[in-house]
Amino acid sequence: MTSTEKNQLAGDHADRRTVGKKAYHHGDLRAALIEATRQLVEEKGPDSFSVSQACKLAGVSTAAPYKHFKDKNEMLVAAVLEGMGRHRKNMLAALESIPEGSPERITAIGMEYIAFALNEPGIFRLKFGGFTDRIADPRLEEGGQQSFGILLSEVAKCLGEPEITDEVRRRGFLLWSFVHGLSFILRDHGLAEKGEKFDLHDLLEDVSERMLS
Amino acid sequence: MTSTEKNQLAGDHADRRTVGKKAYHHGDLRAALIEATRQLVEEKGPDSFSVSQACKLAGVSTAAPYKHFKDKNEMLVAAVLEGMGRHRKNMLAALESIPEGSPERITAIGMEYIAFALNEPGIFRLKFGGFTDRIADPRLEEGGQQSFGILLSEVAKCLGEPEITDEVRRRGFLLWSFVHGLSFILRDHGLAEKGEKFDLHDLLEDVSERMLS
DNA sequence: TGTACATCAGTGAACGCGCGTTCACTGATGTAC
DNA sequence: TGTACATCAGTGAACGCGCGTTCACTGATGTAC
Repeated sequence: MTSTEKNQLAGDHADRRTVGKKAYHHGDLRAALIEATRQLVEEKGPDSFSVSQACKLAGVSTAAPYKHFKDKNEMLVAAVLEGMGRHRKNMLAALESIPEGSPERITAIGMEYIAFALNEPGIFRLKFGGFTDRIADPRLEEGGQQSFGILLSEVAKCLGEPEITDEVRRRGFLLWSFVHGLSFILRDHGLAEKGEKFDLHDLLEDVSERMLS
Repeated sequence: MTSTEKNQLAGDHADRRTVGKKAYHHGDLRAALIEATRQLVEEKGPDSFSVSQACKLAGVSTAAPYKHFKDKNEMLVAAVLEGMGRHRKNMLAALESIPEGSPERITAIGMEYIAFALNEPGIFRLKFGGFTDRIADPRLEEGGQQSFGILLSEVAKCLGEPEITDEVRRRGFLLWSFVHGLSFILRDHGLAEKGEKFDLHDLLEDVSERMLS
């Protein structure tokens, strides 16, 4: 082993995982468990998720998670927070390519919201599906408010309002309700399945226009 | 005991339950178990529901349900079907007092939908919350289509269409999405809690108008 | 009206299972000298 | 550079629990005679 290789291994914990030998210390078990949780929540559904299965998937003993999380619920919360973070990033990335003030930005936010619901239905369901009592956590609420804030500021721009007025909040709330419901319905039935043959993007454009005029 | 009393007891199974003595045969255990299921689903949430608890609540042994239901899921499906039936009745009852063709009828349907979601969040969640794989049953789908049909025919009347055209379906779908999402959001947060101080009925009227114009 | 009988709704005990969590432990790691 | 040591991430076995479902059974009921 050269000294360069030695330094790499010593300096980068994440790399250790990619080395063939199984290390006694995992490197970043916390992240690995969150990923396992996310995967299982998607595969089996949030209510069938079990700590033991996540451990199996991550390749550690069933006691290992308790070095990183208080209990099962905290694992779920962590997975949801991680998903919400990614979701917010996607939203912001989508907005970057669309000129400021364009109503298309509202549509883009909606499309991204729906994409998240369809691509990660398990996490989406955990966040919004009424597990409130189980995975109550102020950070979840906070994250939701942050995303809603992005929408509100776009609505304000479209309405030509300099700040978030009551009317802006009202319109934003209406738009959110619509996209939220649409997400659930699409996840449960799909557009085609329901015999509806209209285009999703058209639908969102139509509604945005109706709600903002 | 007079012969009249005798006849009543013999003729009416339901009455037997109301008699003080515990009968070996329950009378209508199926209905009682559905009610117990409904109650528990509301109290503890759909994912914490257990057959054993329902049995305790109904006052029978844990084996008794299997004389009436194939398994746990069938009990849940039965409870959801019962709830949907009541929901549809309420909707139709609400419509009776409003003149035909009035857009207020659309609002009334929405209000009833939201009332169901808020009054019976557990059953609502079972139906719409993504338990699709667990409680898949064609009768659930059918019941949903029936309720959606009521909305569609009202939309058609409001738009002055003689039949359910594609445009009617499209508008109906938009309205449904909105009310559906609103139901989820209100259930999770409430209007006041979110700092939104607008009136629910106003909101629905506003949206109906925007969607139907 | 009284009796014998078939039916089948409900019993109660038991099963095997997977779960969340705990415990005393082990051994890889980084650091102080 | 080499050694002794404290740290603490991960182990593996075990726990108690509630669950869904089954089984042979019991006894209330309605009916045929």
